[in-house]
Amino acid sequence: MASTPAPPTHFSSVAPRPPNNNNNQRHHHNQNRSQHRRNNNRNRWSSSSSTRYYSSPASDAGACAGAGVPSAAATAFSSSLSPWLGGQKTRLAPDFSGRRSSRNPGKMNSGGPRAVPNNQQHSKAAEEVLHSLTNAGNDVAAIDSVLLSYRLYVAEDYVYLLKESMGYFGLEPNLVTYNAIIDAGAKGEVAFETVVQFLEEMTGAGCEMEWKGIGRDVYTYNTYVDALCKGGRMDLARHVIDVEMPAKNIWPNVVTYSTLMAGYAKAEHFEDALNVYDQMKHLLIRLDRVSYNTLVGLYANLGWFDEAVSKFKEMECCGIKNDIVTYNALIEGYGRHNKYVEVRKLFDEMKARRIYPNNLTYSTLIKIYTKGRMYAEAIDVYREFKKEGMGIDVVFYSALIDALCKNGLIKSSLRLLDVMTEKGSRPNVVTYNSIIDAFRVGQMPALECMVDASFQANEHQIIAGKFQGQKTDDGDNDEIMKMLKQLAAENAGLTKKDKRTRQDKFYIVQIFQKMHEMKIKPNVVTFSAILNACSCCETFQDASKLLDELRIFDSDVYGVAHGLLMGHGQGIWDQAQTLFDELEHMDSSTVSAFYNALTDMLWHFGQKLGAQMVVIEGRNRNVWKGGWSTECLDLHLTSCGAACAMVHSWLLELRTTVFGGQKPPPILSILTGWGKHSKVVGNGALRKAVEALVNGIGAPFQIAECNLGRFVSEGPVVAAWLRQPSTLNVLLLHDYIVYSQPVERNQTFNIPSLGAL
DNA sequence: CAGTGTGCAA
Repeated sequence: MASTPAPPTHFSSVAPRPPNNNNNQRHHHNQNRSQHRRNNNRNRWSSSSSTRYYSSPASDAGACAGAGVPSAAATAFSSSLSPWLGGQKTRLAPDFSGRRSSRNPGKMNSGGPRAVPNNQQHSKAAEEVLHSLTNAGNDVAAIDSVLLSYRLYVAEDYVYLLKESMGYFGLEPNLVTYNAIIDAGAKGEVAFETVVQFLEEMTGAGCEMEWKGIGRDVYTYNTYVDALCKGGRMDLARHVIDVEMPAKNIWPNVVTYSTLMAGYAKAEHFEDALNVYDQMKHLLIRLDRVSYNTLVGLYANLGWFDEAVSKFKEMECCGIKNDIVTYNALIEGYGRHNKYVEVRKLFDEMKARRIYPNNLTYSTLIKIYTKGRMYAEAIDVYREFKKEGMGIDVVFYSALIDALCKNGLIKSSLRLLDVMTEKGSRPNVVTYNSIIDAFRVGQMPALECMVDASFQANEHQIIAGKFQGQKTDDGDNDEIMKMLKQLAAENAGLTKKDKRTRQDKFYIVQIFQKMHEMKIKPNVVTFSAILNACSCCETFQDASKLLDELRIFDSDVYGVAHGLLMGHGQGIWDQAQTLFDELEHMDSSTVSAFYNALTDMLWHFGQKLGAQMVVIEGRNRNVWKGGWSTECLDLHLTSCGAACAMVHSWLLELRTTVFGGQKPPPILSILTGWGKHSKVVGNGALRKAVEALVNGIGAPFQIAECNLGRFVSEGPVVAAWLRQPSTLNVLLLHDYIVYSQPVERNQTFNIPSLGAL
């Protein structure tokens, strides 16, 4: 990769990303920003998205003022729900370096607007398709069949086909053909941008379709809307429905709206999702099977079980039978809210109604039970699952691997990784992410014994008595069963454990290599996991070793992480901005996890100014959802490092207002929450970190008597403290390492072991 | 020819 002219020499052997050509649009991080986020046009999809964070859903064009339960309730629950919401289906936007989902794959166009015309070559596959098309003659059905049987990968293929087939062979594809092409693209291994681009090419630029008078119909639009929703571009989807479609005199139907509703639900914009339902009611659009299922799923995920059940019954009354999707949605929702009795009831009920559980039902149940540490139940479900002859898929394996990792049974998870490969299930990025993430899980509790060969046998004896009952019909060759039982034993405190050594920690490096060999692309979650692993390293050298793995995967992310770690400060900031921009359309939990991981690593290694810059950026981009008012700082979704950096910023800002002559509010509070959201750091870690920080800098805050997750102080007291001359020095953060002119590469820094926060 | 449902990160 060519190195860049402008920025100073990098420590890394990998050059940073070239500076973006519209850097000048960016604000300096500590400049006073307006309420509305900067809205650069780095890629063509960002131009209309600025309202997303600040506008209320009700103000969206076209949202009706429909009456009914949801809209009233929606206002009430508005922000109070967001904390738990991270959890569910989180496959939204494709990330910047790998796919986040097997269903909705894609690669973000990370380099800004595409360098205009596509001079790229089409693929061989496209030529094959074209050849088949010639044989298909003018039979449109045959053409459709040909097109649908291929999965083309690049827009160029579509364009090639379109032009060749129409121009040269004189075929007459109709609108259905085009819709089929688009849909094939949307469903296949084609990036969201590619599909959209194709759509644009199809109607834009004087495409023959328009010329022939073939417009887009409601199917085209619905496909388009779906692609937008899957890409997390809800703003655009809304615009298409509210503006573009009516302008073409094409009216959204039940499919359009249920697509939109599902899109909002996935994007965690639950109020908007409910508003869509209101709008449908208002327009007297009758729900059908799919939209009922969507709605039931939405309510169930929100934990609005009365509403969910009511719709569940209503659909039966309308003559639409409850189906497997309905049941799976309900089970998932109840499971998410730990309502195990209802889960069991539904599971029995569906079988009684001869709606037979499918693979997904079983996977969901196993997930619910392993997450809830109800291993006996999980084992029962698994037995039934096997009896039904269901196939174990990647998701199943991944979920189990994750459970093993979360319980510190890393060796077993690695064995399961081998097993799944042997059995023909290809691990994917999620599988690996779980294992990488175990790096920090394994730090806290001891790791299972890695040396003792007799351990396994020993362990199984123990379990045999406890969980297996009389017979061994589960078969000793069933690895899954073994793992579940091991989890059960671990949970019961029966597993022998041993401290792991420093070398053990670097199993992770082998994992990276394996990932590489298998050509599995990492995604943001992978990067977060790597950064978290760095924060668990005691020495800078160990962290560098891990960061090097990151470099192999993605030099941009590496460039930013490494640059900030090296104290490049402003020099690296434009690259960081570009990176953050690319996170924009991903779901909130993924994004906040990344910010948390990056900040934690910086804070851990003493790069506190860098950490603060990241945190301020995250706050401006509303990454943590938490409020940031003068009276109250909500930290409940931040990591320890992010929280510390945030406290500094908040106090500095407070100081400015105090010096500006404003009266502080009577009571000031910092919320840390109860640690529910940090499953790894353990209960109260955040609170302890904030407590230590507050004490360390001498800020006059105390834990509120009635709420352990809250620090309070009286405004005037804090103001007085802030006015002290010495306070400013305490509050200002610095980087431990500051970049100075070209230093030798591979220089080692004498960084003290900072230990965990 | 379109729209609903699983795993990681929180």
